[in-house]
Amino acid sequence: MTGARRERRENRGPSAAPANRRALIAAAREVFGEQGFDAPLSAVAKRAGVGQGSLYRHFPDRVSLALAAFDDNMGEIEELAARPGVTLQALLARITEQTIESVAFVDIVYAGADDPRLDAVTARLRVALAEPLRAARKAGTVRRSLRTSDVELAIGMMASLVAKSPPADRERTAKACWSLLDRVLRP
Amino acid sequence: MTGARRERRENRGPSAAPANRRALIAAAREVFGEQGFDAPLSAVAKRAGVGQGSLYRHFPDRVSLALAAFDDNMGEIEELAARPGVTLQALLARITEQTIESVAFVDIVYAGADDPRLDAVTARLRVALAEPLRAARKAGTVRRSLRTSDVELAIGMMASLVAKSPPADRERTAKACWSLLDRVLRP
Amino acid sequence: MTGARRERRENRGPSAAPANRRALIAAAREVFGEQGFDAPLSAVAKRAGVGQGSLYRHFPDRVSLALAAFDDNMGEIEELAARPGVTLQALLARITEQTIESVAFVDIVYAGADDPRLDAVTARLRVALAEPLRAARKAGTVRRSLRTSDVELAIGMMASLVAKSPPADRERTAKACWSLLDRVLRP
Amino acid sequence: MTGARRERRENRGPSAAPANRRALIAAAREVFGEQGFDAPLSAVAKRAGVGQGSLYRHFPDRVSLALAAFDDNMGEIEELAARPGVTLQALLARITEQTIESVAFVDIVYAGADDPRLDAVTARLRVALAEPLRAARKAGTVRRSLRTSDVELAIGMMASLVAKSPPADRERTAKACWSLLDRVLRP
DNA sequence: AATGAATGAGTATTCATTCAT
DNA sequence: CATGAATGAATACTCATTCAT
Repeated sequence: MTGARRERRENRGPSAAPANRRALIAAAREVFGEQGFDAPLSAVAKRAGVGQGSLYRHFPDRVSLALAAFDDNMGEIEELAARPGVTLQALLARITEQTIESVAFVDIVYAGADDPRLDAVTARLRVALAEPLRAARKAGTVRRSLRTSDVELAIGMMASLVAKSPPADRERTAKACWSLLDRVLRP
Repeated sequence: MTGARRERRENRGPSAAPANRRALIAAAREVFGEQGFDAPLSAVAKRAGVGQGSLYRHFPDRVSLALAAFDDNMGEIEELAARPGVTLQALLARITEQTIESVAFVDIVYAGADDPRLDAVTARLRVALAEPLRAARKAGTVRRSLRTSDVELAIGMMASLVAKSPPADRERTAKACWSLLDRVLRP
Repeated sequence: MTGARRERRENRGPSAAPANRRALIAAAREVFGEQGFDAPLSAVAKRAGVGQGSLYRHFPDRVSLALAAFDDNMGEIEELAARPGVTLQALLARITEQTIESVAFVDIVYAGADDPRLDAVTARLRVALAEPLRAARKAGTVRRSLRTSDVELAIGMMASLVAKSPPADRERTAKACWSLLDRVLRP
Repeated sequence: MTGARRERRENRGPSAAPANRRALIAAAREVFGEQGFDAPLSAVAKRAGVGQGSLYRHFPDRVSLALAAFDDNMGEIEELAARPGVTLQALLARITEQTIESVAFVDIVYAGADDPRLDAVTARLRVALAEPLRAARKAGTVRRSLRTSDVELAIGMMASLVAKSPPADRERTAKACWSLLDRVLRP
C-alpha cells in the first residue's frame, strides 16, 4: 500500500553516541547558521543523519542544542580573549566572522532572555570582552569612556543586522556596520 | 452553548471592498506590530473582521499586505521629511517610534531583499532621508561626510536590535542605540 | 519519490460545514465510544472523512469535541427525565445503555474535573436525576434516605467498571452491577 | 555544563540480575501506582536505575512487569486472607488501601481480560476472598446469598471509580463507595 | 466580490522497542 | 547478562492556501 518503504536506518549502537552528538552539534551549527535559531529541529536531525529521538535524548530542548552548538564558538572567543596581547579589534573581528557564519549567534547572545541559560552566554561574552577592552583603553585605541555594555550593544546591532541580511550580503553588511561603529569605539 | 451557532458574518458585497481593505491594513499594522512580520495571516483576517479569502484577494501574499500596512508609516515619514525645517533628528525620532511600535518595520525596510518590492520601500526611506540629511550637514549638526547609506545603516542596526528585544525593553534599547550612534552622526 | 500520492480530498466548500460538524460528532461518538476519551483526535478526523484542520476549527480542543459528542446523550437523558411519569429505573437504564455504547461517557461525566465544562455535565446529570429520584422516593420504589449523590456514585461505579470491560462483556457487566446496586437503591 | 558527561552506569554484570529485578519491581510499583498502568516503561527503568534493555529482558512486556509488581500485593492479600480469624471487612479494607496507593491495581485485577495472565490474578483474588466470605456469611455479618462474584464486582466498581478520581479525592471516594456498597454486603 | 470552511503539510514531542557493545 | 543509545511511528496542533457558495 505504501509502496517502496525506505529502509530503517541501521542501529549503530551506543558507541555511535559521541559521533551522533558531534554530528548533531555540527548539523545544528549548519542549520541554525543557515536558517536561524527557529529552524526546525527535524532538519537538524535529518542533516545529522540521526533519528529524532536521538536528538531529543542528547538535547532535550532547542536551547540546549543551541548552547552546545555555540559552546565552541564561545570557547574560541574566550580563548582568543585570554591570549596575551590580543586586541579588541581582533576579538571583534572573530565575533563578526562567527556572526556571519552563523546567523543564530545573535539569537543566542541577544536572546529575549527568556532563558537564563542564554543569559549565561551573554555573561561569558561580557567577561571575555572586559580585559581586551581595558587594554585597548589603556593603549588608547579606543576612547576612555567606552564601557563593556557599549561594546556589547555595538556587537548586538551589527549582529542583528547581519542576521537579517541575505547570506551573500552578510560580509559586506558587517564591514559597513563596523566602519560606522568605528566612530563609536575610537577615541 | 453548543447549540448557539455563531452567525456567519453577513456578506456585505462588493461595496465592502474598500472598507475591508482598510480594515485589513489596520489589522495588519496591529498584528505585525505585536507579533512581527511572521505573524499568522489568519490573525490579521480575524482582527480585521474579514474573511480569509478577502485577505488573499486584496493582498495575494504576505509582502503585499505588509507593504500596504507600512505604506502609511512611510507616508508619514515622507510627509515629515518634506516639511520645511524638519531636522534629521526629528525624522530619526519618528522612525524610531515606529520601530518600537511595530517590530515588523525593520523586516519591511531591511528585508533580506528577497523581494524587489521591499527594495522600493528602502528606496523611499532613502529618498526621504536625503534632504533632511543635507540640511543637517549644512547646519553642522552632523558630520559633512555622513552619507544617506550611513544613516540607513544606523537605522537598520538600531531597528533590528530593537526588534529583537522584548517589548518592555524596546524603548530603552532604542535610546541606548542612539546614544552610541550619536557618535556616528555628529561632526 | 513518494510514489503514488493519494488524491487530496476535494474541497466541498463551506456548505459542507454542518455536515462536517455532524460527521465529526458522529465519528467522535464512535471513536470515543470504542477507544475511550483518550483516543487520538486524528482518528476522529479520519473516521469523519474530514481534514485535521476542520476538526480543530469546529472543536478547538478534545473537551469541546467530547462535549458536543455527548451533548445529545445528555439531552436525551434530560428529555427522558423531564417526561412526566418517567421512573428512576428507566432513567438509569438509559444511562446504562449510553455507557455501554460509549465508553467515554464516564470520562466525561466523572472526569477528574480538570475542566469546568465537564463539571457542568455532571451538574446536568445531577439535575436530571433529581425529580425522578424524588418521585421514586415518594412512590416507595427506592429508600427514603437515598440522595442524588448516592445515585450519582452508583452510576459512576457502574460506568467506570463497564468502561474497563471489553466491549463484548459490557452489557453483562452492567447488568451484574445493577443487580448488586439494586440493594443500594431499594427501600 | 555541556562538558560534564554523565557517567554510564557501571555494568554490574550478571550478578546484578536479581537486584535489578527487585529494583524494577519496586520501581514499577511506584510508577504504576502514581501514573497508572499506562505509565511509560522508560520511567520504570529510570526509577529503577536500570537500563531499558534489562527491563525488557526481565519483563518482555508491560503485563509481565505489572504482574510481578502486583504479585506482592496479591501475596499480601492472600496472606491476610489465610490468617485465621480475619474478617472479610479487614480484607476489603486492605484491598481498598492498595487501590488507593496504586491506581493500576484495578487495571491488573479488572483488566479487559485481553491477557490470560491477568485472569489468573483475578482468580487469585477470588480464591483469597472465598474463605473469609464463607466465614462472614456464617457469622452473619454479610447476607447469606452473597457470592464471591458479588464481592469481586463490588471491589471492581469501587476500584475503578477510585482509579478515576484525582489522587487527593481517592480516599474520600473509596469511603463513599463502601458506604453505599455496605448495603450490598450486609444481611 | 465576500465569506469562512476545508485541506493537509509541517513541526514538536513522546515512547515502545531493538540492538551494538 | 547489563547498558543505554538509536530508531521512527504516533500524536497534537498550527497555519498557508484554496475554493464552493
